[in-house]
Amino acid sequence: MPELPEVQTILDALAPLILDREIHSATVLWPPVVDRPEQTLFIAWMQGRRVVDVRRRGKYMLFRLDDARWLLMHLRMTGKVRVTDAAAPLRPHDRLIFHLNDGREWRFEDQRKFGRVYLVESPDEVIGKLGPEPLSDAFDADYLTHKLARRTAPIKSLLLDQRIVAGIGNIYADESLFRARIHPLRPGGSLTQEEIAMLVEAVKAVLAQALAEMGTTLQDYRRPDGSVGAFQNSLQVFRRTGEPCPSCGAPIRRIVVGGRSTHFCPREQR
DNA sequence: AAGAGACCCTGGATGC
DNA sequence: TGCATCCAGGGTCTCT
Repeated sequence: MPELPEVQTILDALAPLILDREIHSATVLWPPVVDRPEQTLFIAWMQGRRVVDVRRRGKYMLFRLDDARWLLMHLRMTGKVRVTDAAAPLRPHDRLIFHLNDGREWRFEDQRKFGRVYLVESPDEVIGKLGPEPLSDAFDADYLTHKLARRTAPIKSLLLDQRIVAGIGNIYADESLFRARIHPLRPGGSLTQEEIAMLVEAVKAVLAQALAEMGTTLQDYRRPDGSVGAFQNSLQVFRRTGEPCPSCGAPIRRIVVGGRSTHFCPREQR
């Protein structure tokens, strides 16, 4: 479900609700949601902890705890977090509950069961291989040129590779490639210097705008208070198969690249 | 090493 | 109506 702008938006709303609250206990409703450590240890280690810092890295949410361990969360496709009154009824797909000391509960809900939480000494145990943040200065044309050199995989697939750059998913990969007018099937190593520079700027512009609009709501992404993002109104090609390209009017095409649905303008993206 | 594909899950939409 | 198939914003694993 969520990509960088959605994860950031969720985290911004969640942070004030959980910072400095004591987690007096944890209830695991579906054990595989805890990736590590083993469930019994996870529950024991979470007991009595406080979240003292909240960060995002790629699509991961990072919570620094008062014992210097880190709780990491990844929502994958359908994960959601809510902070509710403890008396609020459970929902069918609730997987994990943190009972807070203010009478509320921080709940992790996930229909498709892909989302995971990790409790680790160091975040690098989980996110050590992530590429740079796309909005940071580390993600520039020189860096991307180096990573794309001699690569034969489609540029679309490489944009989705979190080891190259962290936080881009299917929506923003398609939108960025359209903005840069680059065909999604182009081998990564075939992009010119100029195209790479365009692509870097396109990624940054698309993500910055999506952040400003609090993400994209297609089906079930919601901010923790239930409100929706607005970037779906700004999508140029994503899930607009057959509709006219906003720039030239040619019908948007849908193909499958690396197993992922891919949308582009066949006339302008070369 | 890099790339392609299977796989993990559930449920809504679509087709016959 | 019932059943089959496809589809979904993610990541990991295996095989070649």
